[in-house]
Amino acid sequence: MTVSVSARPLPRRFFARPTLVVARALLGCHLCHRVGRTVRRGRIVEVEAYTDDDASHSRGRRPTPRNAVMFGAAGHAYVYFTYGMHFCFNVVTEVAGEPGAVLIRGLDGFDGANGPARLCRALGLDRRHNRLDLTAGEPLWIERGRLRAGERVVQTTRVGIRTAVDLRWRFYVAGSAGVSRRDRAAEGTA
DNA sequence: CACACGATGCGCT
DNA sequence: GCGCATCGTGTGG
Repeated sequence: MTVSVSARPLPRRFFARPTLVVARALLGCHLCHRVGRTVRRGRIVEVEAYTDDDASHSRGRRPTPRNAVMFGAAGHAYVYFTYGMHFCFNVVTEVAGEPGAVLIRGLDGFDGANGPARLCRALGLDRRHNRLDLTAGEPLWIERGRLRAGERVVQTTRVGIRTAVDLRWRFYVAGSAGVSRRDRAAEGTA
């Protein structure tokens, strides 16, 4: 569907940076998942950063069986199950030992991939993809991409959390169809 | 071992 | 706008 500039996966050093930096940098990049003969590919237009803040699974910097991958090497997938029926896909950030991940919330160019759970369903992502190394290429990887001229990034608060609600750790491309919530209210740039 | 609840989305009102 | 589906995870007894 979308033709990428380079077919190479983003390297580990791209992800091994502060979570907020990676979150912002992922906008415009392409999430790719090979399913059989086809590659399901979408352009990332909405993300949220999670580190060791109160809304994060790694809150308190306490590793558990579930969140352990968030403390490991950057560039791995963190897929978790929630609400008894949904999966959410994250990319691990920061240097090893430092918890962090970016929740991918919306894609352009792939039908039905707006919202983190819908995105996983559309791309066929589930618990099998947890801990997968995204820098190793197939079946799951991310390709470099950039924002187009005139595209604006909105930085605002994260969705669906009850603590740390003041942190503006959500980024999205203004006006994109793949954005889960169209709160044009907060249309400042970042 | 029991239990409350969530980084959600859908369908109905 | 609201209730609900549906279950792994974490926390407390």
